[in-house]
Amino acid sequence: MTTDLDLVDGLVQLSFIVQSVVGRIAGRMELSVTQARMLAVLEDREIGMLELAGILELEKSSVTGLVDRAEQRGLVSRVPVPGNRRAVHVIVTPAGRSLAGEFRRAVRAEITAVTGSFSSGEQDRLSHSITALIYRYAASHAIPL
Amino acid sequence: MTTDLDLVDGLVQLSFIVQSVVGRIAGRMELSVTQARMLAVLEDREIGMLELAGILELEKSSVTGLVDRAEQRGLVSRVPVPGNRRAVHVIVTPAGRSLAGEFRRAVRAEITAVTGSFSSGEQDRLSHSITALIYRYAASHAIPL
DNA sequence: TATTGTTATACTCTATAACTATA
DNA sequence: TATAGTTATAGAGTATAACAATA
Repeated sequence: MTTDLDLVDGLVQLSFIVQSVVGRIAGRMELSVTQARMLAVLEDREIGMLELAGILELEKSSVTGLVDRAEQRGLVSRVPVPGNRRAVHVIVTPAGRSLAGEFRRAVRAEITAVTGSFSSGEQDRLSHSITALIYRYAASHAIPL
Repeated sequence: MTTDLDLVDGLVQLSFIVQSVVGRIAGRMELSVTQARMLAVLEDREIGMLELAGILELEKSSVTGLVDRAEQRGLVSRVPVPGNRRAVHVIVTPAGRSLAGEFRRAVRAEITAVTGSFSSGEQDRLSHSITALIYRYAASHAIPL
């Protein structure tokens, strides 16, 4: 029985724990956290380099290298955009999609191992609060969801 | 009015948001996230290179460079350990402590801007759940608190 | 022999600035 | 001129392996 952490400290500590889990799992697949994140983003949508840079909060030149390395490993492809010859879209390959799924499942397993002992009501309340936090942050930072 | 995120997805997304905030604030002070974290760790305690490596989850050789760069900026110092001539302790300097405080306050301000609109009861419940998560994780990973 | 830390080296990741090609 | 992307370059951060000094 210990005193609860301050909310800000708790959020920061928790973020380091989650990132540590994510980083360890990514590392096992020889992915950087950024690469794993890119694959997760591309699971849903097909986007250009600039948009990818925006989502990952990187410079466009950094995304060039990021996509280069993933493309060399056969995880993503650059495809031309019809009607705009200077643009490319990045798409995830079957191999990349498979790795993204493996990554997602591994993260889920490891985090669920910690959250799983919460009652289902407690999990729901926590999901609700976290969702609210994310939406409030997104609203105040003009982040598209 | 949207559906709540899945708990695992929410925790992962939230961790990226918090890390983004932390990274942006650290960047303004020309610190990497790891350097800021090191300063925060050293605010409380005076430890050796190996222990620091353990806390930051880095190899000891990486910590050599990390401490070198911080020492060159006058943020930390290596001091000898009485009674063990091969060991050193890393301590935060007044300048480093000042920067750590500035960092801590800036992070607090930005995160509080998001959490502040929660009712105090809601904040308490959230702190409680997050504290429980952190302790459960620490217990299952043999992390000293 | 084991422990604490550093050095040498190489690679990934990232940013800045300049560039190419297209709109 | 503006937009989408790449290239050239440099620096930070990290790891592995070998090393030095002390316990």
